[in-house]
Amino acid sequence: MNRNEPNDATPDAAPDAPHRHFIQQIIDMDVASGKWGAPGDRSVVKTRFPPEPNGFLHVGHPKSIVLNFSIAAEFGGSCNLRFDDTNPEKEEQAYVDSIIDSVRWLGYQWPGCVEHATPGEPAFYEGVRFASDYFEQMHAWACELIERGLAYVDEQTPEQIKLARGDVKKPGTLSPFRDRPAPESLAEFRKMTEGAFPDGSRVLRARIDADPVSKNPAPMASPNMNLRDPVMYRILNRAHHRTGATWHVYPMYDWAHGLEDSIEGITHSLCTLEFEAHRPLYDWFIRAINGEIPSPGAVPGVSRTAPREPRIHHPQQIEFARLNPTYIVTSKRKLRQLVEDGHVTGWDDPRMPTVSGLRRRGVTPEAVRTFCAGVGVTKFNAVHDVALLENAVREHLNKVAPRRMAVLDPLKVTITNWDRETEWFDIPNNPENAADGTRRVPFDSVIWIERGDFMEDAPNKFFRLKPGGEVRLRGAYWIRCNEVIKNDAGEIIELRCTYDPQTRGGDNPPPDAEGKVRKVKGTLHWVSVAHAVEAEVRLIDRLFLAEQPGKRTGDPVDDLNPESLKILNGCKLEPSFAAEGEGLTLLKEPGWSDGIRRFQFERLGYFCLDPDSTPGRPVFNRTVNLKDSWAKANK
RNA sequence: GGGGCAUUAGUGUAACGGUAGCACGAGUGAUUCUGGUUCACUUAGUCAAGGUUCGAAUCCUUGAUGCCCUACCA
Repeated sequence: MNRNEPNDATPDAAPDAPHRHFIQQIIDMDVASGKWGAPGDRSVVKTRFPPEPNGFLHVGHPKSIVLNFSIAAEFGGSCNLRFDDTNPEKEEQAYVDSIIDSVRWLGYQWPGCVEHATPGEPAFYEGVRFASDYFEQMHAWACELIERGLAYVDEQTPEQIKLARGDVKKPGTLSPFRDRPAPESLAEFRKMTEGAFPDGSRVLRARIDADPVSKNPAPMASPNMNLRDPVMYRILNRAHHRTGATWHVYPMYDWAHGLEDSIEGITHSLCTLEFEAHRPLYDWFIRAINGEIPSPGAVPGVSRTAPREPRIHHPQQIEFARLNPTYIVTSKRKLRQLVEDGHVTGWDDPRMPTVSGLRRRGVTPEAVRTFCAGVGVTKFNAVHDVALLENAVREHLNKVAPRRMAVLDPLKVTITNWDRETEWFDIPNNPENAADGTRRVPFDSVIWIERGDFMEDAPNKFFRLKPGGEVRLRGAYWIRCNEVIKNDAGEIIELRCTYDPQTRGGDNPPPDAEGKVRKVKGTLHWVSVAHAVEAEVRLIDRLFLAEQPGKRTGDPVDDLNPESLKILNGCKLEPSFAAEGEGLTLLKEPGWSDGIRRFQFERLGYFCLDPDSTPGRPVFNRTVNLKDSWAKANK
């Protein structure tokens, strides 16, 4: 590309060009140089999201999902969803379904993906790749490597192998089987494949000699332990959730992963930092298959030495730092412990940092994507403030969530001078967007207000209701508190107030005789007692109290927030939640991409309808509270 | 007694040898029929020491600190 060409500035050369992270920069250069195709052809870029189906996706995974899919979209290439199902001991079909579901929920599609398919039906899996689909090919390549003297069957016990590997500071010792004749290894490997041996009795190992490219100084002496004759296949006489009883040997991740990417033509294999030290091994395997590693003279019976044609595709691996949010654990083991020990109700408990938990909590896929894009892509082990996620959630929900009034902790208020029938007010669904229309809310002589919105001995700064004080009831009237009624125990059970007819709709009353306008500082939400819908509301708070759970004692359980879930019963909702009719208009709701109904309960926070709801009894989860500068000031 | 990677306001992230910006957080004020939203302002930073250079967050050296690597897990 001629950089001196006048006036032909590329878009990314503009002074205000958006920042491109280091992975985008690498891909930009690869595209420009024609590394994978015709120079400048952006559509050659192929990525993939390669989860192992051994658990549920957690908050960390979307970063990788967003990265891989958005890069493919940006370049006009494609991103595969591929399961790394090489370990039948840990993997299950149920996890496959859950992961596909989560990726779909996040809003991404892979080549061949069929929209709106449900788990279990064939369309749901359309286009999804599986490492197990490539087992045959990988096995054939392994046999080639054996024939070329680059892999051997080792009959040592796992303990012997471990010991002989040495450690990071000391070289290991060579296996006595390392130089056995190639045909012998091949015969053994075939017998392993047929199921002739018990688990753990033999493995296929790569035979890695000194090699300048991977910086291996000598056999079994690399400071990179991954290069000390790693295991390629182990015997597992066990059925696989997809291939059934076909196989008795299964490939190890290090052998399989790079080959899966190669088979799919992945150009950029994006993964997390801990795989950095594995990259030389992946590269060695591909080079070996491509005939770039010479056959060792020490192995007798080498039957083929010719380089393989055509050569297989060699993807480029690039590592980035994983997502690491505060107040959250992401280790699969620790998440499992939370579920199994009953600290939460399940993998989709709204407090769980799983994708299904976030979804049930009411977090939107849009917010998750914004959050992931916001944390950036670097090689720095960062700690990400959850406030950033919460901010993304509030930002999205504030724009689109319909407003409703809900009283969580009700206190009865009687309007003593109300002498009319029910009055219906049209209240905006969302002050942020007039196009969202209005809903009808009934006002009557007895209403509920939030217990916390009244104080008998209120400080000066308390703008809400107090004896003798006046507040606005949102969208209705101003009321003044004249009387506080208590029970025998001294608890406030009712407030007796008067309303001002001149404040209809909540507007300011006209100026008095001297031209002074009466003002009120507080506006309260309220619900008519006669029309209220009863609901259960689950106040979700962070699961852990510590920024980095478990750092203190080693066990995150010690940092659990005992108040992470408060279940409130007898909450009062305005009746527009119920069915239409009786002068009610159901409010217009946004087209939620996942069908989950979310609302802002005015002055309280964002809430979503939980699947536990029944027709007569809605259940809501609090996704996140509204910012509350009053509560903050009182801390 | 090895190797790899990293280090910029409280947190995260830009600046790619040439003015250290942005977002979140925190704080102050204004607006507001949500103590929400919005708006304005304030806050605070190149891990350390040397070197190269007219000029260094950026390049080099040394050190410090953090993370990762010694599964027949991924």
